[in-house]
Order: sequence, then C-alpha cells, then structure tokens
Amino acid sequence: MVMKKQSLGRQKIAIAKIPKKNHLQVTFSKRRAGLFKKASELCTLCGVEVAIIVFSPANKAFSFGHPEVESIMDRFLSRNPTPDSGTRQLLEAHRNANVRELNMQLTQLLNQLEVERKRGEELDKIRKVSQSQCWWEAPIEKLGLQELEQLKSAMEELKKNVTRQVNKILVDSTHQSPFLGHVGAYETKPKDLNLGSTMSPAYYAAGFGQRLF
Amino acid sequence: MVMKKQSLGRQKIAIAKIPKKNHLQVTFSKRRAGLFKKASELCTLCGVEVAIIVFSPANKAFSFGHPEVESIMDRFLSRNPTPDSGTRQLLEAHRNANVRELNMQLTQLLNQLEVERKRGEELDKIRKVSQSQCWWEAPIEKLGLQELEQLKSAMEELKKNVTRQVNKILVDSTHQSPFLGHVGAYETKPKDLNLGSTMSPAYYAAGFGQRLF
DNA sequence: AAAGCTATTATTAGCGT
DNA sequence: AACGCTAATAATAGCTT
Repeated sequence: MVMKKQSLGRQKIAIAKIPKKNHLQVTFSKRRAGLFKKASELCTLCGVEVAIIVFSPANKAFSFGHPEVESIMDRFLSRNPTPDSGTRQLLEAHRNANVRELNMQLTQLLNQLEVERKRGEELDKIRKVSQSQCWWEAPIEKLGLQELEQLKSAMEELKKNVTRQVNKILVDSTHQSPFLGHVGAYETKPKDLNLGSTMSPAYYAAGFGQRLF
Repeated sequence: MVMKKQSLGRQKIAIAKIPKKNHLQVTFSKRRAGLFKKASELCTLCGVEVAIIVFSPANKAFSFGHPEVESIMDRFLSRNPTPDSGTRQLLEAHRNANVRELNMQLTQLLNQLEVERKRGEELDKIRKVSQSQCWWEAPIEKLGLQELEQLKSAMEELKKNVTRQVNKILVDSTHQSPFLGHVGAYETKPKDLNLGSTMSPAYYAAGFGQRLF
C-alpha cells in the first residue's frame, strides 16, 4: 500500500503581489487574522492602544481597535493638527526626511538591481557559450558531413593535445607541483528595508471590529 | 572545558501584561516592528491599504500606513459618521503624490530584484551542473591527471565514432540519398529555459509613517 | 536603548474536505 | 469561502554586547 505524502507543508514565498485571485483572497483572510492577533497580543502584553484599518481587495473595510478605533483615531488626529497650523513645517520637514530616506533606498536598490542584472547576464553568457561549445554533444547522426569532418579533425587535434598534456603532467608530477584553481563566490547584501518607528501611552486588551459594507 | 549553553532560546510566554517595565519596553519595540512588517507584507502581497496607529506605553504615537495613514483614515471615516474633513484629502493627496511615486518605484524595484535574484540562483545552479558535466571544458592546464586520461580515452572513442559516421555518410552519398545533400547551419534546440517570471505590475508600497512628538 | 544571537515557539503555504 | 492539517518558514524571548 502506497501512502502519498499529504503535503509539502509551508513553502517560502516572495513578498510580491499574489497573481491568483482566489489564492490572494485566502492569503488575505489568513494574514489579516494573523495581523489582528498580533495587534491584540501587543495590546495585552504591553497595555497599549492600537487601531488598524484594512481595506480588502474587494474594497471592504476591516478594522481592529483597542479599545476603540474611533477614539484612537481621534487622539491621533488631535495630535496631528491639520496641515494649516503651526506644526505644518515640522510635518513637512519630516515628510521630506521620508522622501530622502526613500530616495536613498531607491538608489541602493537600483545599484543592487544593476549588480544582479549584470550577474544574470554573465551567467546567461556562460550558459550560451557552454551550449555552443557543446554542439557536438548532440546525437552524432544529426551532424552534417562537413561538420563531421570538422569534428573529426578537431578530435584528432584535441587528442594530440591531450596526449601531450598527459605526458607533461606525468613528468611534472615527479617534481611535485600541485596547484588548484579557485572560483570566487559572489556576495550579495540585500540590506533590510527599514521599518520606521516612533511612540505614545495607554492600557487594556483587544477586540476585533469587523465592518462589512 | 565546559561550555555553558548560551541561551535557552525563545520561551513560551503567557499573553498577559508584562510586569517588568524595561522588559515591556523591549517587547513593545520588537513586536511593534513585527506588526508593521506583517502589515507591510499584507499590503504588498494583497495590494491592499492598511493603516495602523499605536500609542506606546510612553504615550507616543507610532503609525504605519500604506499608502498614507490619513487618507485611509479619511476613507474609513467617510464611510462612518464623522464627516469633518473634506478638502483636506485632496491637499494631502497632492502633497504625497511624490511619496507615493517613490513608494511605487521602491516596490517595483524590490519585486524586480527578487526576480533577478531568483534568476541568478537558477543560472548558478545551471552553471554548477554545466561545470560538473563539462569539467573537461575548463582550460586543459587545470585538469588533473586522472581527468586527462579519462578525457583522452573519451576522445579516442569519439574519434572512432566520428570516423565510422563519416564513412557511412560518404557511402550513403554515392547512393544519392537526398537527405544529406545540403550542409546547412546546424540547428540546436536547447529548449529555452523557462523562467516563469511574470512580473507583478508594481503595486503600491508600504509607507512607514514616523512621527516624533 | 539598540543590535545580534540561538533555541524555541508561532505563523502560515499548500493541500484536502 | 471556511476549516483542518502539517511541513516548513518566520518571529521572537531571553541573553549578551
């Protein structure tokens, strides 16, 4: 009796938009729940206030709030005077700082991308060369007459070279001259995206508010 | 020499308010970062909008927003009874146009980078295989004695095959086999490596709002 | 406080149902 | 679409620096 493996288990995924609609929906639901759970734990563990608003792919609003989304938003907004008050310049400066930061990340990424692209091309080239050098590996029956004769003489030449080389090494080896080729490895440094942060106080535990429109 | 175990690693904790102040602060920072990261991933994976506001134990406000905390809050509030901000959103939108643009580029680049990285890995793998299959392609000076002798006998065998084949074709051609009349370009069909690389068309990016008051 | 380091626990991707 | 399962990845508690 053959038991097939039930599942490969969790697979690594790239953080990029999920193309398949239904798959995306499932992931959205699961991860939204996970996010709200994390928020809830943060509230309980640290006694802080958290509000989250999520607009789903179907444009529906989901919210989490402890103790209340609205009160937290109000508090937040009251600390963020509408951009016609005196703090505007501060916010402006801050925003500019963000822009600068983003620009830096952008530049860094462009450089990285260039490196990776070059590397990709390099490897493409290697692959191409390797394939063109290996054309005679194809079934011999497929070769044309001219090619076969070319191959034949190439073979004979190569055989001579090889024989010569073998003899050379046999001679050299009596003189103990070993050497090894070394292939350098590439090193990439993906540089983590930096999560920004700041601060504030509060208490209590979590509740899930879900709104469907 | 006795090495004491460096750490017990992660320990299970109950989800209840952490009593030790400094410990709580550390946990708050770490988990807040984790929460924002999760939110960012949700944004990217599902192309949705998320806003988070957290008031820290020290009463400081931290926020995460994609694309912008304010715009999401406005959208949320406009669906709920609290209409007091109407024209602000437009100003905000304009003000943040370039930030959004940068964020988009950033995400696009991140996605591209991921694809290129994958492609690089793929080709690395191929190269490795290719090298192990084609070790004899390396400069002949780098080959070891054993490899050279292997190569030599392979060459001899190949030469025999080639000679035999050439003769066969010569004989056939006297019988006017029409197949071999032309010596055209040899066509390889290397079976293009199919990199399933549909790029996601750049969706928004996570913006990290950072406020210091 | 902030950053690094594991040993662990927690989350979740890809399946079935 | 929601739930269960499980192998695997990801997050992080408790330390050290």
